[in-house]
Amino acid sequence: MAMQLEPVLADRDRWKAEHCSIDKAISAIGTRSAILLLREAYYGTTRFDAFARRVGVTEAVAAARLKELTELGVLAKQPYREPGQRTRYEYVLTEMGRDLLPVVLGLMQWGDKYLQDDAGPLKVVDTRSGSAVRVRMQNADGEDVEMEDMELAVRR
Amino acid sequence: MAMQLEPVLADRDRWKAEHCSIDKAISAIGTRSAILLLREAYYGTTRFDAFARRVGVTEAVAAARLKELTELGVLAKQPYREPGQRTRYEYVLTEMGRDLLPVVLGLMQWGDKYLQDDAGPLKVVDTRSGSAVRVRMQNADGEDVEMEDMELAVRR
DNA sequence: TCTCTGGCTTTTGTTGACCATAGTTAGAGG
DNA sequence: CCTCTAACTATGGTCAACAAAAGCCAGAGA
Repeated sequence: MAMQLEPVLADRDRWKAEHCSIDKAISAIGTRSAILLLREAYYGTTRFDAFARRVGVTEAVAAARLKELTELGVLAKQPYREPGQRTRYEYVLTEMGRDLLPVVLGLMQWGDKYLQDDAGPLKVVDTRSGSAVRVRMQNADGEDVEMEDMELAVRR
Repeated sequence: MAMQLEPVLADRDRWKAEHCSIDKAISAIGTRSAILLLREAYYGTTRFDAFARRVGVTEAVAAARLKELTELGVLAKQPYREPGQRTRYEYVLTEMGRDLLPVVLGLMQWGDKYLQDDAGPLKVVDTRSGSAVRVRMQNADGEDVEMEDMELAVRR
């Protein structure tokens, strides 16, 4: 019914999750606007006003969140120039930002299954095989692992 | 640099993400306390006071969030009786709740890589192979897919 | 010089997520 | 009957996430 706990961790009340990566991660990027801005970045948006408009937040919120995400290192602000235009800045995903895609896709997959009447309006497919892209939990051999077969251990 | 967009979707300003599963998902379970309560459920916690204590939130917050998660269907409230005790209730994960594990594990994986000084205090291993459990994005054939090789399409 | 546009910043106000403290309820044991 | 505990509920307050509306600034074009 749950994950296994290594002997040292067996008594859950004896250890504190004070350096928990899950906690740090949601504290860093766990707002609605941050996740939706990331969604737009995955869809190819790079410019300020497009982010604000497509996410449906005010420019004040978009500015604050884009600044936070840039300082975190999830997005990078890069100069660009369209012909006959002055130099402007665009926001592009860094590796740190691309590495969040499994989380965002995981939310989409879960939302499609449980929060939609009609199985979700969009789907993500692999351009080469044409099959659906899915988020999975696997061991080093590429075998799927269920929650019951996982054990939580201390890193040494 | 981003996902591909199907021709119908190519002009991002022509369609609205109003039934977006990502949006619905974070709106439903996107608070710090909800995610951390789920973490505890994965670690095996079932009782009210243990949830509140281990997550480090007040009982008022734990009560409100557990109620929300139960109404959503992520947790189920089940009666149980310890010998010589009155009937009490415990919160157990439903399939809907277990299906959120890839998201939570994805956050942990990302936090381990980018937000920890020392690679993260805990690790999740497959009890059978002993190897680390990882969250991956794959096509139907079990091949890893990168963001650049994904295409967003309308479900028909 | 004036205006326009993209990219913000500022201000005001609301809501919701949280904390701290204290109080309530249902049954079991004394 | 009284007390104890698990599981809440209530009250009051702080702070962060948002909305709406307005203002600011740097250049390019007229």
